[in-house]
Amino acid sequence: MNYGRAAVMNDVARLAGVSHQTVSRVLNNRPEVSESTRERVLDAMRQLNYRPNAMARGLANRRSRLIGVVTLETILYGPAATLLGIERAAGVEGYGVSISTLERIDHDGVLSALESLTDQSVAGVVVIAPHGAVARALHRLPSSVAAVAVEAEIGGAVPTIFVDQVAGARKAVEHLIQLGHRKVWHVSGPPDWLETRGRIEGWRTALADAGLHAPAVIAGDWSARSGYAAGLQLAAQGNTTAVFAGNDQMALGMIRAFHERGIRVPDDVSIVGFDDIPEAMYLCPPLTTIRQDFDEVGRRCIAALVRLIETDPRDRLSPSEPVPSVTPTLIVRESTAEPCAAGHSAHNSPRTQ
Amino acid sequence: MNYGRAAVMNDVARLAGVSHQTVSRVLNNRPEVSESTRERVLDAMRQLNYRPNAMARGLANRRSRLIGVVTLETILYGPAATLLGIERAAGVEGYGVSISTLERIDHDGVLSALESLTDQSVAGVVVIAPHGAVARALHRLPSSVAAVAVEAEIGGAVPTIFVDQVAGARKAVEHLIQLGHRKVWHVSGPPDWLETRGRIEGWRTALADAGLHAPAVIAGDWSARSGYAAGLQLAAQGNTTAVFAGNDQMALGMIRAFHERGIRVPDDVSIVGFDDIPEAMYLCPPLTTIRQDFDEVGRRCIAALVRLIETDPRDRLSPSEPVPSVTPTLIVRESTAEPCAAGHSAHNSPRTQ
DNA sequence: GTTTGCGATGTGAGCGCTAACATAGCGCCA
DNA sequence: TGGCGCTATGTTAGCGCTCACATCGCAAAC
Repeated sequence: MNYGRAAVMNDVARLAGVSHQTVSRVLNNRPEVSESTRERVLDAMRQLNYRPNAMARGLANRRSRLIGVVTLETILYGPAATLLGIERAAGVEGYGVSISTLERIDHDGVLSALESLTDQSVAGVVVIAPHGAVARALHRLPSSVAAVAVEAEIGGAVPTIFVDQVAGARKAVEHLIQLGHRKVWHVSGPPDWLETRGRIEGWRTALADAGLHAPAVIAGDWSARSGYAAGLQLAAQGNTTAVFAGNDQMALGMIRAFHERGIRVPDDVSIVGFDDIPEAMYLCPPLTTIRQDFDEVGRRCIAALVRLIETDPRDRLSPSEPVPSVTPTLIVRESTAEPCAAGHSAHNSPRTQ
Repeated sequence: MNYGRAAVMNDVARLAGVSHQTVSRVLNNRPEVSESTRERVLDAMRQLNYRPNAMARGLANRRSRLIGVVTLETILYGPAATLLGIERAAGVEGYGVSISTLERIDHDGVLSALESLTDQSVAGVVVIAPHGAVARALHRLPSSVAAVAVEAEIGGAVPTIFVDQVAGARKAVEHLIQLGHRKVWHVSGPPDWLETRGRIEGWRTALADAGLHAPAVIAGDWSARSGYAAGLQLAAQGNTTAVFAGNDQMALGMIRAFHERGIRVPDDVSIVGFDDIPEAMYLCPPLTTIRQDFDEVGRRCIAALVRLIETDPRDRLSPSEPVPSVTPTLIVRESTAEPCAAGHSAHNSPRTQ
């Protein structure tokens, strides 16, 4: 047996007594191989512990089994969960996943991330970066590279898999309205995130549909810190009874801020989050929130991307059919309640715990 | 200009009026090219927007610029943060990162993850899976594949980058002892995680050094849910004054449980977490915890791995010199305090809020 | 009995690059 | 002035695979 050197296709061919091409055919599950030959080749592969060389295959047929994922460098729950979903789904389809995190969220940052991926000869790219600048950068992408985007509703530049943020936000706000709240604040994510826009829109329309006035958006940045700051601000201005937070981390920070100001959740203020992070139900109080199915998003991404990869690049010019959006669900826990008769007034019993 | 087809080395060579080999030399920064020729070639590359083909390069010199990372499929903060650190560091060194999540944490699971990576022709592998079974699987790895592990102290099978869990746990427990606590419980991670073992050891020795008795370990699974369960258990048995939680999520769940039982943190019970997740300082109360520098871990991983990749496989047989461990730091916030005179007794004023 | 057709296999070229060697051109010394 | 050694460049042969095509049987068809 040959020591050191790993077995290559020719070794298998020799052992099986066929040509290398027949081995290749077996490897690729071509139909034109007789059953007996196929068995013999498969046997030889096993005996030699043959592993096809991905680079040689890729070089020969100009297509790798690698999918690139562009994601954000923050450890945000949403992107991380989506990445996980993608990786799982890709594995099922026989694709590997190579990642490239965005160090700057702007046009050049996206381009360089995309480049670092295409330089690795990926077969296609998933962009998990629901950001305006990213969406714009995607328009510059040559149509020869197969790409799908997550959450970036970018008029047809590339197929997009998205969670219906508007519907999710509506559910959150309608829940608060049903409880009897007449004024619902919104602490949003960064304004240039597409999810932020969708959630704001859902919040506005839900309010409008109920004939209610939407106060000014308070902009956060997804972090607990920014939620805390927003909470402090709302506490200071008094008589807040309901807040829809752009995500669970901000909701968490906000709860902290209210707590410090002696405002009880949900007795004085109701809070709804977004995402349903695993910790949400163990916060004080357990958080009412909107759950997104990131696994489903990952699956759809890969399905769409694989379809794209396997169609001829020339046919990709045709407008990509819209993929139906994933609908989030409302999870009611204990951070929301009917407003108390009076609402709270600012600073009614500050304690710093 | 040639439409459709991307420029290859020969196109550049022709345009620059040199041979393809000279282009290759320029590409690889070989010294034996005259300054003027180099300029000419570089120019041609720019003009044609030449991008070297990674698969061809890899095939020709039997080495890709891809690093594989085996990680856990849970969205745990630690592994996710480490992955991020690795990806950043790898980018700096000119390597791409391909990931493979472990769907089962056992021998076969690790092997299949490793295989899916080597099938992608990665140049080396980082294993972020601080788990006994993983450590054992790594022993079976042929020495021809360059590998480093994170957090798995596995007697020399592969070089290991690790955070000093024992020291971190000691800091946590010593902090509690200094505050005056005489009995410190520990809610650990899953028993087969190496980090769990380290933290238990640190907790035990810190207690022993202070002449204190270590109660039985309460085993959790890193989740907030398990911390909650542990908290309920501790609340039921009464007179707990201090708990060292294996991570922040469990600390969070525990705080919730205590809260439900009317036990105040830190007034009645002090809690220390581990990791310092970004939300830790906005919990109620802000969590005293142990911070790990995952970025540093990532950097050291890549440094060690690249060294390994770039040394001849035959020289890899020599025992890998131990890499110094990363030391975690104590972050004191508000979840710890001196024990109150009496300690708390069980169920002293349950409220469910 | 020759032809046609088709399923099973083999052959050669080439994917885009690098390693190893070959060669050309130059200045330098004896 | 020939020969040496040096540097800058070109040439050739792969890396391990797949593609396109050629070939070989063997059965059905005339």
